[in-house]
Amino acid sequence: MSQPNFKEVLQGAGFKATPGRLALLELLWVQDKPMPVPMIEEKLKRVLNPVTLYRALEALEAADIVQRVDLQHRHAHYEMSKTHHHHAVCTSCGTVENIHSDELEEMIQKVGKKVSRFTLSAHSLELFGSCNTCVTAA
Amino acid sequence: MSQPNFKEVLQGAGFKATPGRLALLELLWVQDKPMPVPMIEEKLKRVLNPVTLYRALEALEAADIVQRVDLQHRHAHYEMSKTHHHHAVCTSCGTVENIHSDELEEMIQKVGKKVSRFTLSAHSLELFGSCNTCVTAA
DNA sequence: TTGTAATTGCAAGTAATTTGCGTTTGTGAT
DNA sequence: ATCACAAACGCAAATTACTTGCAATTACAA
Repeated sequence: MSQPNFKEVLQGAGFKATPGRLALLELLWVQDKPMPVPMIEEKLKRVLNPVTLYRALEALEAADIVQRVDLQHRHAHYEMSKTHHHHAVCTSCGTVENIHSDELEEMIQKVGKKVSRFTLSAHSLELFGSCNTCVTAA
Repeated sequence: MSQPNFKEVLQGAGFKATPGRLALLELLWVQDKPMPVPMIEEKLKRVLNPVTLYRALEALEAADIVQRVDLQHRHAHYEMSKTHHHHAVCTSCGTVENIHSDELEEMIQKVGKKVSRFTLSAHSLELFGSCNTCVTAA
C-alpha cells in the first residue's frame, strides 16, 4: 500500500491538518509497527509537545485513524489503523512482528459467538516469546 | 474446584504465609475474574499496604501463583493462575467472562509456529464487546 | 525461645498520562 | 487577501500507577 495523503485523511475526519499531526501520521506510517508513546514523544519533540501528542493520539484513536495496542509494558503503544492483525513480541528485546491468519480470525469470531449475552466487536491477540537473536544470545 | 489451602500454596513456593498474602489469595480466589490493582488495594487496605501489595503481586506472579492480565485499561489486573483461558470484556461496564476453547488454543500454537525466527512461550487474547445488559441499556 | 531472612510500612521518588487555561493557528467565509 | 472562530497548541501543575531505600517487624526453622 502506498503512503496515503495524510492531510486528506485528517481533514476527512474533521481534523485540522497541523504540522504535528502530519508528522505523527508520517512517523507511524513508516514505522509500520506499534510504537511506544515515549518513543514517539522523543522522535517528535521538535514538532509536538508531549501534552499535544497525547491529545492527538486520543482524538485520532477515536476516529480510528490510529490504534492503541497493549504489549504488557509500562507504556501504551500506537500504530496506524490498517488491516486487522496481531503481534508476535519478543519479551527480551521488544521486537514486534505483525502477523495475520484468516483461519485464526474465523476461529476467534466463532468463539466470540459462543459467549452468551455478549456481542463481540473487537479483540486483541498478542504472542509473547523470544526472537532468534535473543535465544541465541541467551 | 474447591478452595486450596493457601498457607500450603505459599509455603510450598517458599513464601511466608502472612495475613496480607493469605487475604490476597482468598480475595482473588473468590473473585474468579481479573481484578484491577486499585480495586484489590481498596479491598485489602486494612490488611495490606499498597507498597506491600505490589511487592506481593510481583513475587506471586514470578512463582506463577497469580497472573497479570492486560485489559486495555490504565492499570494492571491480576487473577489466580488456574487453567489457561481468555477473557470477554464488556467495554462499557467492564464485566469479564472467562472463556476457553481447545480448538482456539491449537490454532494459536499453529500460528505461532509459522512466525519465523520466533519461539512462542505465551499469548494473550482478549475479546472486547458489549454484554447484554449494556446493549439493552444503550 | 531465639536467630535470621523474609516481609512489612513509611517516606520519598519516578514515569506515564491528564487537566486547566490562556495563546496560537488552520480553514471556511467574507 | 483577510477575518473570525473553533480547533489545536504549549506551558505549568496535578494525578495515577507504580517503584525504591531503609529501618522495624514477623513467620518459622532450629
